[in-house]
Amino acid sequence: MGRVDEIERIRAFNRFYTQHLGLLTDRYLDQDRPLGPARLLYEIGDRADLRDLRARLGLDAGYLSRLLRTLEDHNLVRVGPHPADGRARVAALTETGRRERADLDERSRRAVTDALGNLTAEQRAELVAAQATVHRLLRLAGTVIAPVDPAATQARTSLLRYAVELAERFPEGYDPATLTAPGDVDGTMLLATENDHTIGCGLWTRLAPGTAELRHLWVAAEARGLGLGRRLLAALEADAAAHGITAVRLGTHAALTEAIALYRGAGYLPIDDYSDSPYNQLAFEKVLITPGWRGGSAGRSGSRGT
Amino acid sequence: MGRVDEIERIRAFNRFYTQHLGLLTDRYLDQDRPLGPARLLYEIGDRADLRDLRARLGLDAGYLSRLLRTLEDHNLVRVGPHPADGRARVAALTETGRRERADLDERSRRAVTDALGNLTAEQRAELVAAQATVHRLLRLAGTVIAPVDPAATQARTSLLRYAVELAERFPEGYDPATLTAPGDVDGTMLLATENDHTIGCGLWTRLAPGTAELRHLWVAAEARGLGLGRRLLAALEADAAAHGITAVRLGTHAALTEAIALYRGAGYLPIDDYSDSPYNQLAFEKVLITPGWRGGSAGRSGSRGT
DNA sequence: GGATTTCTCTGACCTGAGTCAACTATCGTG
DNA sequence: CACGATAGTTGACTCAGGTCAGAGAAATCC
Repeated sequence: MGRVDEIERIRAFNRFYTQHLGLLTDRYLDQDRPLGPARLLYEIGDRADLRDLRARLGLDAGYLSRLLRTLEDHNLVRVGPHPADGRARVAALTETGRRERADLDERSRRAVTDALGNLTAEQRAELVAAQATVHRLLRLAGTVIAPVDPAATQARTSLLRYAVELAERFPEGYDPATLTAPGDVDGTMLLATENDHTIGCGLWTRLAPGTAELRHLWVAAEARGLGLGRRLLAALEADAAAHGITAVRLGTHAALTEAIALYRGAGYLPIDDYSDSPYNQLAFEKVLITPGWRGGSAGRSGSRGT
Repeated sequence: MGRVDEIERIRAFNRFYTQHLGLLTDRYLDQDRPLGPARLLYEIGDRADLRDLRARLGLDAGYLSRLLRTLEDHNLVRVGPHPADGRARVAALTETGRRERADLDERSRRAVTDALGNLTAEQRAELVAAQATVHRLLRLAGTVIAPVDPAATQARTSLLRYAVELAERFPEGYDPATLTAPGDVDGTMLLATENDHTIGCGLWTRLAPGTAELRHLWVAAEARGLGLGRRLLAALEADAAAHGITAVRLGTHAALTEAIALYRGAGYLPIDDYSDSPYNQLAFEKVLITPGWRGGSAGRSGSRGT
């Protein structure tokens, strides 16, 4: 199928789905309440700081204030003072509000159920699977992997999230001080972002001429199953290779089973432990195909329009 | 997977796709022009009767008038008199309007292309295929097959559309007078509708006690590939069986190759020609499993919750 | 302890997207 | 040829969904 034809098919699908979604919401959701307040009811959850709500929904402070006021007038929400910050306020659903939200939820659920009509169980399963594929591929398409200054806030934040996760997964915990300091990176740190939201990272740093160590390869929980780990790993290898690295090694922890499977699948071979990090229980190494080679993996990044 | 879980997954996908579509249109489409006029620009095509536009878009007459006025003010559209009807008017794009529309189109196309990011050709193909599956299944889910009075307008219209198509496909043409008259239906006519739009029909009528003829099985061009023909055929058989029919026969034309394949696939066997219709070049028959039999096809319609 | 910043509220204002009723011009039909 | 139906225009109005500036209270910085 031609690329142009693909684009047209995708556009046709988008038109169709726009209409489909419109029918779903039109017929069932905005029964009497306009969309804004209904959405807000959802987003408040049980209680939420106004500033969080503003940030999450991208609302104007004045508009949010007014929306909350109408919800308060209908006795669905009570807005009270923030326990810790006298300036801030907190919105909480009342009992009525919770019922209203449950009702909205139920209507939305029923709308979907109705739209499923008389599909057989098989067809429903096929639908769910196809939607999952679309979802996965579009998330993947919206993900950008790019180099980042290891000292940048985003970079540090992603490493901290990584550290938090390791602390939870390692039986012995994890000391954040073990994280590579920005100044110690003699190589490249890559950040994976989806709609300006960080969902993964990784870095390589030179150990000796031609040899690098790969560290802190991490994929956020909400981004797993997209094949992002593989992409990050490949990007790190390509970047390292482009900087004259011919061998990459890394150490990992026995608790990180998916990571170990990822490395094995990418052609990493077990080696003797080479580092003194207490968390590196296993070590792997891979010899990279150098950029000069024809058809090598690093060569791809330079060729276009093939 | 449980049914509830499926529904939740579908809702999650809908939320995701809503956001996805929002990003697409927000970033690229409504550059300066609000949505209404832009949509109108699309729908006018090159020229269109105002009444058609109103019907297609479901717009208020006053609102359409005003929308067109703003487009006229921007020199994108010229509204002139209708050649045949002095009351009606016709909107036509100007050269500028055509350029503007092409521009919108291009922006939308680019938005989609950008959103595809760096997917490989394989991944793009997978995406398109998965979207096609979602599309097909949701259309199928939104399609209702129900009995209809053969004299009702919708029923007559669908038969006329069927006749028009036959006239185009048969080398010898097709005489609409050959269509079964409403009064001649001693059986059931079924209509397939998608969002109140007729997309198919078919009927059976008694030839002799226990024997029926199946006629005018038709699926509109825009609904082909959904498996609707098979569903209609099965519904007709089930309905006939429920009315004591044990054998169904039908005649068809050699030009209708898909129909012939459909009948063969559904277990119809060739028989000698039995009718005097000049269009029935081939004849088929199928013995129905009677409702009394356990596990028979007609038995299904009565059992619930199995 | 004063200046500055942060968080929210309020009033004034705006735009898009319509609806509704009254009116005019034409058409088809008996 | 009169009458009702159809096609379109216009003015008055509504509602959702926002933006913006300013004010007041609390927190934070220096």
